[in-house]
Amino acid sequence: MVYRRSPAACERARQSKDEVLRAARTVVAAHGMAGISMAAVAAEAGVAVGSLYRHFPSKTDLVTELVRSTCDHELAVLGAVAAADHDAAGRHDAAGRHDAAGSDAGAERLAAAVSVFARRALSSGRVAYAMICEPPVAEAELLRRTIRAEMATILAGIVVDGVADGSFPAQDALLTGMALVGAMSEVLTAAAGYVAEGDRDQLVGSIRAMALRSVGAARVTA
Amino acid sequence: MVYRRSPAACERARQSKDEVLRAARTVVAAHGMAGISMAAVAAEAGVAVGSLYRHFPSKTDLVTELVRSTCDHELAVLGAVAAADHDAAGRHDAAGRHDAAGSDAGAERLAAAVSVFARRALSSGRVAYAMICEPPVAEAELLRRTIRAEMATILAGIVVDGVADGSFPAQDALLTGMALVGAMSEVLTAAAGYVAEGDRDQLVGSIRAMALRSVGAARVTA
DNA sequence: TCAAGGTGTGAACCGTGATTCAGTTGGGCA
DNA sequence: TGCCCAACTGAATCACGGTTCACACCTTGA
Repeated sequence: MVYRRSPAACERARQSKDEVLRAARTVVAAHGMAGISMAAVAAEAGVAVGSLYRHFPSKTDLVTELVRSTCDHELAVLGAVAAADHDAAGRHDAAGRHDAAGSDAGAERLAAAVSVFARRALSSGRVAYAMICEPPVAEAELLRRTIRAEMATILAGIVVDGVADGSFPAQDALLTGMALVGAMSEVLTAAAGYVAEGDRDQLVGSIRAMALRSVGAARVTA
Repeated sequence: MVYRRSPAACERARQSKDEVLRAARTVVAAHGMAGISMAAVAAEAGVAVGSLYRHFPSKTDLVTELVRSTCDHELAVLGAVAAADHDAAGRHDAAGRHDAAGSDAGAERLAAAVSVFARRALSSGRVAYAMICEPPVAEAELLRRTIRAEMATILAGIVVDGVADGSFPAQDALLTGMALVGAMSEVLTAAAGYVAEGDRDQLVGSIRAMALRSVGAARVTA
């Protein structure tokens, strides 16, 4: 055999694949999940349609990898906020401005998690929103459910802790987590595109208040 | 003109159209909204594909009329429960078993509305669920949003009343209504098909409790 | 009974968009 | 440099499903 894949070639292939994923993200940001067609992605990436199949065996695989990579990041961010130590719950930076200092630890963590997610969904070119909240395309439906379930699990974890330490009343924590995912998606979907930059803080505040009530937090800070 | 549409012919046409809608509903019950194809509906109705176009100018029209008629009924039921007089709120029959007698009037009405919807979505061959909760098909996306908005408005009405009479704390009622729609859809979607007949009451109870917490009701009855 | 239309049929048509593939380009290696 | 083969190209192919239409059959009213 004369030819073997050189490190340089590997690197080029990786870059090329990343470029395709970046293009796909751009398409989603511009036209939503429904706008992903192989032609559109190829055009955005500046390559031929056939080239996409060098990196992904099918459109389903492309979409799956796109959603997975994007959402894994969102979930990681959410998980990090949720996992924040109870004591540290009062101080987040880039995350989601924390509330009045009087809330219980559980409420603080939930408020932070919800705020972070809502804020990120509203900005970031709506990519995260499109993949998690938007009514999906058939290719990614199963994956989307999985991701929403993972998100619900993270939120449910906060609820479980809150119930344990008395911040929240006893409840079906997983159901509450799922309900929060659905509630946020619905509100963010309705709001998508209609919310002016300046109204975002208010919207996020309303969502946070709703979330706190949902878990039965004693104090609800708007 | 020799031919004119006789009353009998009119009646036949009407029946024929109803039969098509019934067939479409059957298809939805079996395969969800994604399963509606003209071929499938025609087969279920026992007619040729071309015949569908005698009654509906396009698939979009067929789907629209199907969703509209089904959901209008669901919304009417929901609206009736929501509009129940505060005093009468303690007594519903087929509706949704009312809670312990201690709750405020607003909570009673909300509990009833939520229970009714959840219960109906879980039974009725999941038709109502498929149209309102399920991720939609492109043809009906706009209509689906409209219907969910109407549903949110009905629930928001209850919240507004509850806030006015002091049952619930001050809040963005419409946002709460939307959140409830999203929360119920999410939970019901996750539950669809997995809930045994016997577990339904418990699930409905958990949803009701979540809904009551969401609006900030003072007492939450499981 | 007959002419004028309506109604039902289903194969053919068509647009859309994913997938393939024969041909071209260009990097790796002797 | 020259051969080999991966990568790239984009037009052709294919699958799918909505829509059309020429034709056969039925209803109406004279």
